[in-house]
Amino acid sequence: MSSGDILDVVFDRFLSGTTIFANRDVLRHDYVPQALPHRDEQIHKLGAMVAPALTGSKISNVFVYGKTGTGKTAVARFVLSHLERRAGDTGAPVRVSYINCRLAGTNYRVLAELCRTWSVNVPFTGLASGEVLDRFRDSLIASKRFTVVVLDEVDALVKHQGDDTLLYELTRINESLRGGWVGIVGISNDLHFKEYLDPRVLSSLSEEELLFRPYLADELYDILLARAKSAFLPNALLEPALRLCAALAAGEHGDARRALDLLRVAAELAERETAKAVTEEHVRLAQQKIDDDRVAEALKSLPLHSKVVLLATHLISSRTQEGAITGDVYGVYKELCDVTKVEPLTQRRVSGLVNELDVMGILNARVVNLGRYGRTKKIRLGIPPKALSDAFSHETLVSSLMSYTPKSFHRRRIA
DNA sequence: CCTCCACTGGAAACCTAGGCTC
DNA sequence: GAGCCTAGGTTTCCAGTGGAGG
Repeated sequence: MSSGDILDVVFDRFLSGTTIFANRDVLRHDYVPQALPHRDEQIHKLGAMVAPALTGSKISNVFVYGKTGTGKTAVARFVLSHLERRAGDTGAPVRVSYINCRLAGTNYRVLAELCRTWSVNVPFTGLASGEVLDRFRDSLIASKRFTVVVLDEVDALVKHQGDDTLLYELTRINESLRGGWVGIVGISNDLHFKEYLDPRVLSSLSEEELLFRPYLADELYDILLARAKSAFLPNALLEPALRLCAALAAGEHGDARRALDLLRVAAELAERETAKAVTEEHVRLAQQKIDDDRVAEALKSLPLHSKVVLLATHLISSRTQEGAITGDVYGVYKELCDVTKVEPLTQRRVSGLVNELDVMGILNARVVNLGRYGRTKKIRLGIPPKALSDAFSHETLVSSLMSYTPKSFHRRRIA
């Protein structure tokens, strides 16, 4: 049998042999369904806020907030795609640009992305932000269109007080447009986000506000049921499994995204073992798998130095009961760099990396005062050591350090 | 009550990669 | 192709911190 034949067998089996899915895309969280259960109120309100666009009037900027998986993005996409379609019918020159700020990463990349949705060419680096903004503005003026810019996860752009220049510029862009306008829909998971904003930006960005409450277990159940109807073949899903997905996700602040992930992964597990239906057992396995995968993914995509810092922490904490402290971690980190011929970063930088890892939940770092013995951070792994060795097993350089025995490790007595 | 350790974390300077203009 | 500019990452510098131990 040739390689091509083997592949044909695999593909055929995939195409015909599935016992579970009718349409798996329905369970992806970027899928926008025909109906959004339990979000009528928000759809109605947001619809009313953007409706003036159909007659060419400037819409108010809207600030949408609520926790992850409460339907913010889905509602925004739903409402705005309807707006665009309706505008197409009536001939209103409305256009919607959707940007995920966290995925974009920086101010510059958000702007560049924005330009790309307008087919304006910008290099991925090298230009001044102001220049990119100018190009965006020029294309707006040239096209004479009304624009709704959706900035999903805007909080990712403003981590410190005072770096809200991009938002400031965007909220002011209308002043320099003749004829067109830009309306901003800002979406944030972080309820405290507003505190970091310049009052001028805040008042301009949140001319209107829309709050999304977490879903209740019953509501999650309805959402899952609606999707499941088109995602699964008849009888491929047992009702208790669906209940369990809803209950588990409700336990985690009513996160619909989580619920959908659970259902999808559970179904994939069931399919892989060619089970006839998705059971509660599959859901439980899925819960574990999602957590493991998320950690593994985060670990693999870490920059080299962060990995070494993690290893240093691991090496120390596997040799003492107490958590490691910054000085020790840095000492061992430098040793590991030395062994692998990697130029070490400074302690200040490593301390910054530790903070980043702490935010990601991979490390637990806590500032402690040891009195006479100074002020430092106690650092512990936030994940099982096994996750480390698994994730790094493909990288010879890093994995070889897992069994290294640190020399410089002068532990003093800590109260 | 005072000292002083071992850092923390803010701020600014510095470095690098990449695009722009001429 | 030189000389300029910027964003993002890193280093350098340093004031600030809070409690054990004297």
